[in-house]
Amino acid sequence: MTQDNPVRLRDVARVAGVSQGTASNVFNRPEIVRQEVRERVEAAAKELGYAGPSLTGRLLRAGKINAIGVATAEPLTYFFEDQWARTMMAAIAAECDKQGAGLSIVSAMNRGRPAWNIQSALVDGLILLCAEEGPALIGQTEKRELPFVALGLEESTIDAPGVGIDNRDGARQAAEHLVALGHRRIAILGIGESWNALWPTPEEVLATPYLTVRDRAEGYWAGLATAGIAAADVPYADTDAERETVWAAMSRLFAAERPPTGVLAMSDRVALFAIEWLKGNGRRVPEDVSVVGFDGIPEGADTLPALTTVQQPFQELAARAVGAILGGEEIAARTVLPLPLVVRGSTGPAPKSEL
Amino acid sequence: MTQDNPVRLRDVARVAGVSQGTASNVFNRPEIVRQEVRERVEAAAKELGYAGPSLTGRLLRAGKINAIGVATAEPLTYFFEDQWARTMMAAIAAECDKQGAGLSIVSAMNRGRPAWNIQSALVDGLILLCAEEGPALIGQTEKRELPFVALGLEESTIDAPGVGIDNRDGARQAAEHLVALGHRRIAILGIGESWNALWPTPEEVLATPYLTVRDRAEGYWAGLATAGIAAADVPYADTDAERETVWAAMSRLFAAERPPTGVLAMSDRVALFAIEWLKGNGRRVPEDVSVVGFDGIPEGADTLPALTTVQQPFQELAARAVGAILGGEEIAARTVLPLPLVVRGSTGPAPKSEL
DNA sequence: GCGCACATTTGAACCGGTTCAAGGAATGTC
DNA sequence: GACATTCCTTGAACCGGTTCAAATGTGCGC
Repeated sequence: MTQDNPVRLRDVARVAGVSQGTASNVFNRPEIVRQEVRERVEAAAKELGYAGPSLTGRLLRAGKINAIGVATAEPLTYFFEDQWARTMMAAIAAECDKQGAGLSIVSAMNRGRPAWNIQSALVDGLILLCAEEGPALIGQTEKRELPFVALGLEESTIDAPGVGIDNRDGARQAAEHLVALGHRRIAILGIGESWNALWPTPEEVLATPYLTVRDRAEGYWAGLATAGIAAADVPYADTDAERETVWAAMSRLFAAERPPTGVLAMSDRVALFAIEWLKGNGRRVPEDVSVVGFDGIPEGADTLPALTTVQQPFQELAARAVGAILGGEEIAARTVLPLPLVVRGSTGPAPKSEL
Repeated sequence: MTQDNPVRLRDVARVAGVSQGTASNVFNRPEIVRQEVRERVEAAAKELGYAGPSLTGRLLRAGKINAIGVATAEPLTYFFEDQWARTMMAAIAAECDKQGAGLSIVSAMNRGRPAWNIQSALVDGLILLCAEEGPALIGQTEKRELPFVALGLEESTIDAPGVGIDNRDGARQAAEHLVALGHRRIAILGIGESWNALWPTPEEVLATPYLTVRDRAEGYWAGLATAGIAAADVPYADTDAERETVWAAMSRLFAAERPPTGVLAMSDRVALFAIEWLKGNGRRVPEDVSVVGFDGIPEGADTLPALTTVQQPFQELAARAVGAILGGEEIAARTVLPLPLVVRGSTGPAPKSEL
């Protein structure tokens, strides 16, 4: 039905007995065409089954596509399955809605190999969701000479336009919040996939390749230091952000003689699994144990108790990135936004018995 | 930095001292160009800051864009926030990954008004995620003379290529499952936004404008009828799929003298809220109350207990839709897929005391 | 030295529209 | 009736490439 329909504007014009220029005007500025002619052209179009000017032809002339692309080094499903990506995308999508722009999503890697897609995406600019392969992604993108903005870029060594977040300061606030509530025995739930040590020392933690993890860990330690707690005395358990490893980590942490009363989780997902474990193991949140997450995904606001967390400014990140691409606002090489702490129900005063 | 760079292939060719045709070949079929010439052209390109052939120019010639669009009548955020849409999109994305195709998402409505976007999306074809505005969406799409497939279309009256699911039969299976486990007092949790009656009669339920709700309700009743349970005797509570209304519905249902032992929820989201309520109100799942969801979203498999549900064949829906668009396989006007029941931990035998 | 096969390169014709200066017809004015 | 206006329409240039038949050059065998 919708097969190759070689009807061009030219043909419509010929059938209607007008020049191609006039036919073009019928579709783009109908008000300047005399009504009788306009109707003749429209009739011809209908008769020939002409679906309107081809976008590519128009595009060639116009130059602007009016769509932005979001690229990542993960498969396309990442955009809909990963919680952080999803939340970030919702914010970006809201921004595009506002501006009436289209949104293309692009996977720069296909089955583990760099894919051609980033070179061929029809967009006016790209937002890069950098997880691990940030630098490679940026390299690919630079070739295209399109405006782009990197979000979540870890490597501060790369000099590319990007908007980042102050992980270190956010983590510090989270730790100071627990300290201010009287907590002194506080554990950290890390995110990473390297399992070098069961109880890594601070030095081992800092050896991770993930800058995010390093920054957040350092921020936690800095916050705890204000209460005189040394980094080496803070139990640190690594997880891969799945329920199984989080539960395992919690079991280890709470098997201690004097278990923690506060937990600092490096992501909301981990925090939610931790709360699940606590509830399932007879501890009340926040009466017995307080938990602070990180990221501020919507799911965290929706649970019982609602999660106290370090909120990423998704909407502002999105606004800046989209603005930079559609509006052409230059972005400083590395803009860093502060992270507010959002206090909700999952944190409370340290149990009295522990004072 | 990435400003208007009016460097065209033509310019590169001139600087390199070759014809434009040869320059074109350097980028597209480098193997047929003599090495020395190739290097000369590449050098010229680098010198001029030429980012490679413009996509629009190429496109004009090639015709294929190698991307599909997914459109809906909701704002763009719908794709990342609605659970059904998200799951469907993940499946579609996986399919696109396989085929190496790009993916554009399109909102056909902007602030409640039909938007231009669906006319201007650069795609080879469209998948329509029809929620409520299905017919309008289809109308807009037909104008474009592009291949398209409607998913989730309710109105069987519309004669458009689409893939649907057998809601009625899925619901019937869910009901028969509870019946087979010995349940006899079974309640239905509906989804809808019409609050005509607190305890709607079957006739009132069928008056809903949502075909999905009608089909699922009829399926439930048909399944219960096999145990001699009349539709009029099945408590039906409507919700808007938010925690608040689901909890209110559960309160009403379980305030009865002889409360239900089985709950049929028209969506997994509703089912999960229902389980949350049950747990919070001293009922064990599935020992005291069994719950069956509908849709098969991933979150349902991940909770405790895992949710028994009617599984939508997301992957197959996606495969058919994407195949139809990229592969040009014609799709019958209305293909309907069966829905399997997935039995997990949230259903069990009716409590003995109730037998 | 000649003819032929092969490897490259060229030039021109598209791809499908948009735009704008310039031309022409109808209307209005004096 | 001459001239100025106003309103439409036309024709041609242009957007940035791709493609392919034909032209050019090159090397080789005899």
